[in-house]
Amino acid sequence: MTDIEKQTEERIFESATEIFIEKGMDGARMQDIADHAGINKALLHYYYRSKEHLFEAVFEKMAAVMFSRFSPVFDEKTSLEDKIRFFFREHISFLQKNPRLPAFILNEVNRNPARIKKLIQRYNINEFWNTLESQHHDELIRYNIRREKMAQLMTSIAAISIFPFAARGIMEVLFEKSGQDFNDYLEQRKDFAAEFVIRALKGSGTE
Amino acid sequence: MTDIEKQTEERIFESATEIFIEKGMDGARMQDIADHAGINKALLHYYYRSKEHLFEAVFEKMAAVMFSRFSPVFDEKTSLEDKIRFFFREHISFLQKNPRLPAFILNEVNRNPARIKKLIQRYNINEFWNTLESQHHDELIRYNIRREKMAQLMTSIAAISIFPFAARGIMEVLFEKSGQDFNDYLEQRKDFAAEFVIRALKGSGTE
DNA sequence: GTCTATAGAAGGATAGAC
DNA sequence: GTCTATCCTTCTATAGAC
Repeated sequence: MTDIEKQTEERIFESATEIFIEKGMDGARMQDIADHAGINKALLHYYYRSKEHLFEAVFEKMAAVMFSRFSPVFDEKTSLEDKIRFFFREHISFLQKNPRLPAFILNEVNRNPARIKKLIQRYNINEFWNTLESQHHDELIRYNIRREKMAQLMTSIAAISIFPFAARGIMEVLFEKSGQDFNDYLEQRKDFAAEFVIRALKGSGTE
Repeated sequence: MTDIEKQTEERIFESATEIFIEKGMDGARMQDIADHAGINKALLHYYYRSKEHLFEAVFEKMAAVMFSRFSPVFDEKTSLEDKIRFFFREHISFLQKNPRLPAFILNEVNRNPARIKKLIQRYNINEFWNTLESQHHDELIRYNIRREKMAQLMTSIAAISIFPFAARGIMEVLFEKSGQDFNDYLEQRKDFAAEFVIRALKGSGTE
């Protein structure tokens, strides 16, 4: 299906996604979205009642896309270490294709925390922790990871994967000045991150 | 000096800081800043030519505050391990007092990367890497950290410290649902983060 | 230096023709 | 379903009195 054949509603949604991710809710203009989609402002309101409605549609879709990338980790019947390797490889690869997504989601959630609440319930995010704990009960004991340290570990893993994208604006400037390449850095990070976390885990063992 | 005695320009600057950090450049309204400072809009333009000028003053100050917290790390005449412990303790404590700062800086830099360029030159951020490498040359070899891995290590440290604040909106909702307390988590994180990174380093040694 | 009043532009939303 | 034209509100910025 070419751009021209696409239905109007779909073109509006895709344009809105691009503009909202680029400019944020407050910075985005309905006119920009209409121009990008090659239609007029009135049609935006015909399909989506208001800017707020259009934004919500985009935000919920993007948040769903992002969360859905986590779930394969919980299906794998592998060791915790291999899951960590799998996660960083998949997650960073995904973010390489959607580099602006983390900053968009994080920023809009901070601006309006209510947005995330319904999503957390819908996708039952909290269950993930329990799933992981039951899947890797023995390994977690071996690594001396008790309940309260689970949050520390999980958020550290998320941080190492997501932060370079959330801080992309700063990192690209820093890398440019020191002659490094951000894409090379990201490629290396897939393995570095996994081994980094696994070494930290092994060092905490009780065995 | 009480609020009432404060000079107008200072009151404007403090109000602008609060509103801009809360709402961002695009979401902030000059009227809100004027109301918060207890003066009228015209005075904002009298002291700061435009919204853009006022924002720049706030942004540069906040970015300077944030970067300046890094520098004590480079003065210490201690081992790399102790520097890491010192950094996490100081940096997370600082962010606990300024929890919205990371999201504000990261977001505005992503929206407009030009903002950060002059700051990076002014504070000579890139020199930090070289300083660290010369201060800990032997230790870095022992930990098998070569040039390209320095970026991976530094950004991982920054990520582990900053991410919980950048993702505060999500984390607070998640913690609430699972009965954990975000402040407890942050207190624990000061030690957890340091030992996590140090274990990861030790595991990579060539010795 | 501080205020009131308002200019001037931009943005979201809608009416109504086709 | 799509367009043009326009309403109405909001926002930045300035003019001018005190």
